[in-house]
Amino acid sequence: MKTTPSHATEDYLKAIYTLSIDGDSASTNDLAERLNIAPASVTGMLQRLASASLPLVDYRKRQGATLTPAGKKAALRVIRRHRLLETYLHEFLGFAWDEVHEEACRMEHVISDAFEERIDALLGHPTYDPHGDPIPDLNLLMPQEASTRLSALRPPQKATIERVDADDKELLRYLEEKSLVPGSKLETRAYSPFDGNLTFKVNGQVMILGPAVTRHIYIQEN
Amino acid sequence: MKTTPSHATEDYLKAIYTLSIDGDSASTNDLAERLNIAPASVTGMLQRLASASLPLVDYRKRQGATLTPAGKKAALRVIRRHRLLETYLHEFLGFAWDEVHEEACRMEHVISDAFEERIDALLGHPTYDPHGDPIPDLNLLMPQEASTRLSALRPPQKATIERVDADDKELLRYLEEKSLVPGSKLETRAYSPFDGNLTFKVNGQVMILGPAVTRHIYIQEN
DNA sequence: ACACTGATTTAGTGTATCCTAAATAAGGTT
DNA sequence: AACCTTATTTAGGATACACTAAATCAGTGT
Repeated sequence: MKTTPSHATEDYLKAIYTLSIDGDSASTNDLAERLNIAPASVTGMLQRLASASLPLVDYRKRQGATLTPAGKKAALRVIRRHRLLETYLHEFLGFAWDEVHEEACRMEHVISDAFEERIDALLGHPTYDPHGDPIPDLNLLMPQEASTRLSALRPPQKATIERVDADDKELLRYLEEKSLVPGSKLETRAYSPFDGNLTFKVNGQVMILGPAVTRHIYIQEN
Repeated sequence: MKTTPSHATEDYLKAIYTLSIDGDSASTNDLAERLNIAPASVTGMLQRLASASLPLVDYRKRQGATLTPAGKKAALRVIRRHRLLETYLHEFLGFAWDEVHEEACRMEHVISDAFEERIDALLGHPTYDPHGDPIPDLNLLMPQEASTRLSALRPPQKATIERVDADDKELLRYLEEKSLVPGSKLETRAYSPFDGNLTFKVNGQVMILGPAVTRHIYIQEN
């Protein structure tokens, strides 16, 4: 199910990420220039990226784009690979500083996790690349992203259930009956700060559940 | 001008090469199976490949495909990279024999000549990959391909002039005047075994030249 | 308020690659 | 010699991305 982003997509994610570090969103024009692509093409791509089943970018007409949590994760993966590759090419294969970028730009889209881990290890798990840019650490990122609880979701966010952490058979049966299972998509409707009750819709059904239940459900925002 | 073959194209070339080692051509069906692509799609791709400005494959309806000299060269380049990569992944990055193939299949399309040369050198210019398959040597291939003389061309072959090896000013002026310069495309019409005269058309002009002239013209068949 | 400028989007296209279903050809059978 | 099977091709589409030209919107200065 989890489709790997295309090379083009990964390039867009990288660009959006680096152009929107300071909080604000990346403009169509800036992206076009960075990617050497006509602005109109960027608009089209952003629309597609934003309306995918798992949206990687958050796009508002005439306001540019930012990354969704999933998009940010994907962007950081690519950036990490890029920098690890640059470092590796320089230190192990004797490439000059100025030669590594191009090569890394092509390789970053095709290497496997195993390859990434391998060179990371060989390099001694570096924190900075040859240019002095930080190499993002996935371990810092993934848990943080993966461990968002449904109890922390607020309207009008939407999410997909990633896993359920419960061992009470009773509760598990209940969750299953209500379609609160991994893969289900849900839309938040309301949140009550008094009792922590969250109102949301899953599978056409609207339900209100308290934190005693929602804390066991881990989600992926989208 | 010299467009790099796309990843898809390179995969087709590899497949055609390996399926037609024993002289005969690769069938549409075999290619389809090898590439995990519908037969109809293969037909389409072969047609495109064969009718490109520089055809890489020689395709006849219902008879399958073989590689043109240019296609063979490109195929061997990819195969060389593939095998060098496999060897490199195994020896330098500690991948197991059975893990290297997939990775090499993805990387072979993106590494630069510099990368290829680098790992080739690090590996000590190996002749065989971890599987025992020979690693084609480009130096063996290129000159052989590049040094085809016009005097060796026979109808109905077509070719493009690659370079002219002459130092006689007189001859050079003559060749230039007749458009017999690098880049010119020519179509052979007839060959006379008695005197070695070759009749061919260049630039709309038909001409007949003997080996004294044609031996100085190096071509690339297509 | 109102026109100007630059940014952005829409509309209409093109290319590469793939797919499915339907037509056709090639070769061996009866 | 008509027939069947299998290989292959044609026809008609879909998808991902990119492009150009023509609208449209947003912010500015007047």
